[in-house]
Amino acid sequence: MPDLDKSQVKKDKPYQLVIDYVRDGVMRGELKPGDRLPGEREIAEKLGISRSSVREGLRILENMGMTAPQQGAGHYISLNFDEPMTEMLSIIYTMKGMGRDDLTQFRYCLEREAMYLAVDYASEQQKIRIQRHLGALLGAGTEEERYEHDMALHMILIEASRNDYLITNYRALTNVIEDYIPVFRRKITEGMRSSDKLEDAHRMLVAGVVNSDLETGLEGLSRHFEYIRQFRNRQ
Amino acid sequence: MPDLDKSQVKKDKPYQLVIDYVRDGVMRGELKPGDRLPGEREIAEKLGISRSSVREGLRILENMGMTAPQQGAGHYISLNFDEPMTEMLSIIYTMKGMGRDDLTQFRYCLEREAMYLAVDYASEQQKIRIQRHLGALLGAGTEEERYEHDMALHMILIEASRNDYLITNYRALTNVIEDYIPVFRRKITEGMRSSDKLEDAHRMLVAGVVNSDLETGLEGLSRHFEYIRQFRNRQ
DNA sequence: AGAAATTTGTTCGTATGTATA
DNA sequence: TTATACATACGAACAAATTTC
Repeated sequence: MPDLDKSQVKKDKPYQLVIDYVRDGVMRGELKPGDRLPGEREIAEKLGISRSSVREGLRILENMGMTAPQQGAGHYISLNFDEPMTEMLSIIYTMKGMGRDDLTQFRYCLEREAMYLAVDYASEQQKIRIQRHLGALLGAGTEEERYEHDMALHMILIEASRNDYLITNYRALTNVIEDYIPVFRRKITEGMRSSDKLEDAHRMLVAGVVNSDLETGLEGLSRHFEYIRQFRNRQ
Repeated sequence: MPDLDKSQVKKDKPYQLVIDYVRDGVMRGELKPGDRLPGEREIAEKLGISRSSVREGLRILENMGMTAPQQGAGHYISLNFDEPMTEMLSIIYTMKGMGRDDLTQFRYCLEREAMYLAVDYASEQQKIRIQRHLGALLGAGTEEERYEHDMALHMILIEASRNDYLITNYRALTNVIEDYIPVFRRKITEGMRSSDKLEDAHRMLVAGVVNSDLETGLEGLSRHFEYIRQFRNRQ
């Protein structure tokens, strides 16, 4: 039977010390992106643990996107969470067997919320850019072009919301879609070619953002996802 | 200058082999929660890497919630992602310096989407439970009780949506709030005591779910977050 | 340009505490 | 209780990449 009274001898795992050390340093503002961490040996000595333990902690930090190692140089603060976040969500989503329906619904949720905010907060430059991508989308010749501008258009909508939670989640979501359901998105954009309905949806979506017209924007979004749902059901 | 042509000599880092080994095993259905992994030495031999590298990989898997080590016994598949996910989102959110406004707005977004779905998909039992928590919330005597039932009520709304993306994200979000903005939530529930407005909002919210009345439910949510916004601005 | 020093990447050996039969 | 397997943790050693002088 293990000793239950560990409240006093609270023995944190060694590698956790490394994580706390870096995280607290960043939180306190002492460590900024690009800064170099002390050498592994130095950290080991400072925290009173072995280099192996230090490395376990640094691997976790690396995996979380907090730091990035460079052989021969050192470990640096990176704070690029997009990729780790995407990977983690991908794993979770695939493990839980989440389907396209849920995913599409969630994406719709994020975009709709973004529309509410974008009509108020979209900058002039964002309005210009989203219009440019709409034009390029409608006149695109290849699938690749169409896909590119479609993605950019939706991304600007999200960014115009100026809400980092929305932005972070949406970016991860689109990455998941790209990685795990490439067939899905391709068929959507292929269908776009012959669908005036989807083109109209995009026009309304952009018009909503540009003219700060919430109703039109929401209607465009509604038609957009209506189309996706119908398309999926035809599969 | 490092050699850029690594497309052929794609030398995966050793610890990545461990991650892939476990992840693929789970994906293929060969490894299920509760299953025991081979010993560290065995994995090391099988993958042709050292034990230290195996441990680095296992630490990452542990940190992701995929596995859980048990000293003296072995590593087991756990697949409990909630805590790691929460921790990761917490770190990201705090690192990016996201504020309460964005957080509240995002939470509103998730709950509203849940309402759309809940009016269709809420089970009878969920309707009963959410009504029970409403009653307990209105008649609560202590802060702790109020907070408890308030959280449960909102959680049922989310669960009733039956969308795992919503559920996962909302759970992480509430944990972030609990961990990093405890003062905020406490003041909200304290204010609840003297606010008929917030009580009405909850009544409408629950009525919407129970009676499949989307308009009432959305109105309740709207008032709920309207109150939170006003309260925050008074701070 | 080149050599030396520094740092991460990786492996191996060893000692210790824990769980299980 | 004993024996075995296991995770935990440390330290030494060499390879590979980078920086510095």
